[in-house]
Amino acid sequence: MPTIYDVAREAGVSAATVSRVLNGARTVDPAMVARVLTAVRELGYRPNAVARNLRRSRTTLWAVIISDIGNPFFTATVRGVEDVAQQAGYSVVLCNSDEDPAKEETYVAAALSEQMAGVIIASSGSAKAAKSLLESPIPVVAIDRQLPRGEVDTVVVDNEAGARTATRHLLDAGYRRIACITGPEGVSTADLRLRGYTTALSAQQPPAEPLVARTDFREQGGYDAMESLLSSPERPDAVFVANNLMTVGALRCLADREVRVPGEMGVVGFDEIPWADLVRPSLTTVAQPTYELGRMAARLLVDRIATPAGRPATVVLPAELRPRQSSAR
Amino acid sequence: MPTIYDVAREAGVSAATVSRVLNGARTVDPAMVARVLTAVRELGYRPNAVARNLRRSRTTLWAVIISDIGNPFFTATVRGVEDVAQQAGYSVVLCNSDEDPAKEETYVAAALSEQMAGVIIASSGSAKAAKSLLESPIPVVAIDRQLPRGEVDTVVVDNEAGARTATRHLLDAGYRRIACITGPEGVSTADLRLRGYTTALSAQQPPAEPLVARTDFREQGGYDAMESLLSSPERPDAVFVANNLMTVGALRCLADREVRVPGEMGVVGFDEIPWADLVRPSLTTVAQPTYELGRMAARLLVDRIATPAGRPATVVLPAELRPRQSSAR
DNA sequence: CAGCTGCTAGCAATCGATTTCTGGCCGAAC
DNA sequence: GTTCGGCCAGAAATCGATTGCTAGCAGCTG
Repeated sequence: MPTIYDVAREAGVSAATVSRVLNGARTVDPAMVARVLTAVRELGYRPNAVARNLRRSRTTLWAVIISDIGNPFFTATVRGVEDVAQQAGYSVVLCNSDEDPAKEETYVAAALSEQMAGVIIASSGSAKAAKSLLESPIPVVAIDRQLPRGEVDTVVVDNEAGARTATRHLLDAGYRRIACITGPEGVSTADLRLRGYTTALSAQQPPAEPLVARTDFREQGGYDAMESLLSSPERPDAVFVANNLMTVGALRCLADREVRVPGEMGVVGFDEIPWADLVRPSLTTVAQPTYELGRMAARLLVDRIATPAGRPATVVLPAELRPRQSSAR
Repeated sequence: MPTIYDVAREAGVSAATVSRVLNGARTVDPAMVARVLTAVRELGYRPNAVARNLRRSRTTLWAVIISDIGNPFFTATVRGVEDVAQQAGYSVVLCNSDEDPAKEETYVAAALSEQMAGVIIASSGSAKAAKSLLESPIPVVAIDRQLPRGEVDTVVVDNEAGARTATRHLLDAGYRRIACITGPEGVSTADLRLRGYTTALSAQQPPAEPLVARTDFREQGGYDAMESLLSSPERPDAVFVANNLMTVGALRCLADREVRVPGEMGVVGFDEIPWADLVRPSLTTVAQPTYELGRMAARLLVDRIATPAGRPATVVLPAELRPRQSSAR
């Protein structure tokens, strides 16, 4: 690979001049600009970003750390991030922590070592990763989930209101024994969606009893949770599932057991699913503005890089119920 | 952020010694090792990877450039890549080209500038990006699709055989007028799946006439193609769709038109879909070993980094028909 | 013609690490 | 007692770019 010195020699100028040409300084004679550009083309010169980053002590890379690359929610969000990042001159590198705190820590460490310009993170709950980020000078935006003990810019949806609406929707449809399958304790989305559910139940006259199954946010977890709910003494007649992958698992379980939906079991899932309207019965969901969430996070990050000081902002986006067949009595 | 010199001063040694301690050289007095490690801990020192990369002129990052992050096929593949990469000591940064050659070129340029250790790419068909990669010294592995004019390590599935099996399956089920919806010309998966389809048709006695719709590999494209097939004078009684997202689009179109599947229209899609068995009718697909494909690509890349010379390998993995309801007469 | 200003290009320092080379010290051997 | 070799720590060069400072040159003024 040719270096800037090779280009300089070829063009008969100094490396400094080549650098100035390539970085658009106006204090260069047009004739030299032409010579330099010719040399660049002939040698196929490509600036070494590593050296540039070292000298400038900044980069144009963002790390986006998500907890599950298989979840359409995150991939849609990433699209939003990317579109804003590109416009602002940043490249996005995506890191998939797979809900594994150890992996998350690895990626955070890499982002810090590589002096990335910023980090957008949907935390898997690693306190250590959060601490590293907060202690570093690197700008951070949390998405979807609060960062543990983190006073940082945050973009979330209104989980509690969304869950409340979903649960009330089931009550309105006439279901009486409504269960909730939610995610791990300490993950803010899991806890807030659970709270929305219990709030809706206790607002009922007479108040309904909550019936809660906690598991991870994955498909298999949803399957297992549904299974145990089915065999519980107080078998529910409806279920509110706190994320999309668990909803898939629950549906699969219900299909395996030949439990009729919505006849024997009403179902509402949090998070939209790309094919929610294709399954039969079609699936009632609480849809989140995923793309917009990504865009918003990216905009906050751009702002934070521009002005590192200043109080962190929290943006709450609305979630919206999409009633379909699975919750119709 | 503290540098290696701060650590050296704190520990009362030279920067060289700190470096040796941190890189596991055995030629250091245990007492000094202890002092250095203490200083590292107290200062919260974190090596600057940018400086290290410059000095070593190599990095431990892989770029994985995929053409659609919303496609479960790619996300599953990435998982396979990641697992091998982690074990081999590399970090994976994921780049989503969104089937856009310009974006692909941007990401390739970034990978080269950042002196990444290797690239795994599912080409969107940008000849320029392919050329840049091939001219560079950076090791490359192509997945899913051939790299344009590229003599590089490649991992693909047997697209032609998979498509042939799928088409024959529809013929065996009694469908007679079978259409094919495939992707853009020049993208190897689109062309090979089409060829498998036509081969199966012409092997028939008497040979069946092909009926082909070309579009992009996206959902909307599948919808539109299905729509035009439905209104064509020789309306087909079955369709083989050459990728998963287009299959979703086709199904949605069929649902909107209230065309009964499989009664009025048999459907087989290439690529598994996570919820293929949840829709009604459940969807017949040609499943690919996605995770294994990613693992294999990563292994090839590890080997290629170790021995840059040598003839490129091409690995072909089998695809497997999963018959379900949508193709049953 | 001397002196000043403005423009532009090159020198050299710099970013933070790694690594080669040098040299001091110590123990063993002659 | 001297020499040699081995071991280990530090000095300094190096990776490839950017950038502050300096200096040369041209043109203008007095």
